[in-house]
Amino acid sequence: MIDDDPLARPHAGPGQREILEAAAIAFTRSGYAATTIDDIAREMGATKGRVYHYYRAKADVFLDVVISGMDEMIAGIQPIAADESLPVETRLWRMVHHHAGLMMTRNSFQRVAVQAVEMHRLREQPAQQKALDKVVAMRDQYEQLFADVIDEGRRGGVFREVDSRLATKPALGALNWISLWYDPQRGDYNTRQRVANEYADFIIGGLRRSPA
Amino acid sequence: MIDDDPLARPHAGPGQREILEAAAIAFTRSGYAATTIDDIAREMGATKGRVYHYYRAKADVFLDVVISGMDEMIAGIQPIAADESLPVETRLWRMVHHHAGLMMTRNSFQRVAVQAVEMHRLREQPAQQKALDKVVAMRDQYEQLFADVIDEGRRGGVFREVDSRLATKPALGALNWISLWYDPQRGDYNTRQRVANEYADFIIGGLRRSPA
DNA sequence: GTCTATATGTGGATAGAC
DNA sequence: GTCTATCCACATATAGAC
Repeated sequence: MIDDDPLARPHAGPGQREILEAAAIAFTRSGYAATTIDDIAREMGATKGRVYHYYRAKADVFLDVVISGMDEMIAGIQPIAADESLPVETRLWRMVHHHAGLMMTRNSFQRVAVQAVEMHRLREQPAQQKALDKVVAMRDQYEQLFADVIDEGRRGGVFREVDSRLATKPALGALNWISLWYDPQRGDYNTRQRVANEYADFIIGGLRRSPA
Repeated sequence: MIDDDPLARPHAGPGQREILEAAAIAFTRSGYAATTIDDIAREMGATKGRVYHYYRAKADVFLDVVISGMDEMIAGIQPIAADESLPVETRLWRMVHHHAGLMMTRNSFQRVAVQAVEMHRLREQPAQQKALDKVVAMRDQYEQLFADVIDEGRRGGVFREVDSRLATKPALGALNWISLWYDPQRGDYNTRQRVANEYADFIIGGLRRSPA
């Protein structure tokens, strides 16, 4: 959801939450297709029955993980994007920094969200297509948060003359890619800071108006 | 392969080539796990038998597609990276531009290669692990081509003081991401030029030494 | 070399005991 | 609400005809 409080999300019982955490880990480990419901159940020391009590199908579990991860991302970035008291450059820097941080600290959920984005172009089953369309819509809305800030910076002369919508692609691509190489087992707080800083500098630099 | 001529690759018969092209399309459409051998066969107007005559298992087909895509990438970038007659900044710009181009023109193969990179962290089956390790090794070697150029630019004062190895992550992440959103059906030559230029400017800008 | 069976294993989903 | 038992579809891989 985007327009209402994440905590008020219809499907958010306490039983679900445990399943979602387990599912995020399992999907991250093996990918959507290769993950079995048994894997998810085993991850939380239970059996299939428990999962199927809360969800009708594997795809539903998957989508709930994805929406959950995206909610978290949007909830974190939106306030920064909307903070008019900060200069655009600072605002974008912080958005990028925050996004990078979540890619590392909430690796499982974000990695699964990335999988979902991929799937939309490989249209898995027509059945799930409708639900995946929702995911794509959320992603588009998220991209727009970045595009708007980039546009503002461009108009203000801080950023280059770019097609803001196109410019979000390398920026968010670079960021989302983090979930593919970052190993949450190995990184500590300092490493994460270092990575997030480098990404923020990199992306701001990529958009900033050339000196010459 | 990296150290020898791609054309001399052991498994490169004419029968194989047709299978690889079909497999690349099929894997791109549905992902590794969801693609069936029947899908691949149907893609080239044949049946399972033909595929299994050349390959012992689905994983082998997949890996051959991946290696093939990576070979193509390395073969294109290496000469640019080695051309000492060009200033570092130009060299890197062209490497990025070329990489971006292949992501679009050879979308299927590159998209499959991206899938493989993902899989290494999600260690599918221990059986395939050994082969995937090779893929990871090739990717590391490829990253090093970029890291070396970045280091050279850093020492020369053109680029910022970055950890070159870390700096390849946002750069190649942004680039590889192209295969996930670019739709080869819709883009024409001009679009591809525009995208590749924007990516090259973006990445060079992200590494260039700040004006102030 | 390419095809049509077919053996075999696995995993999503359901039924029903507790 | 959580479990075990089971049905059933489907996909890998093989055997063997042509």
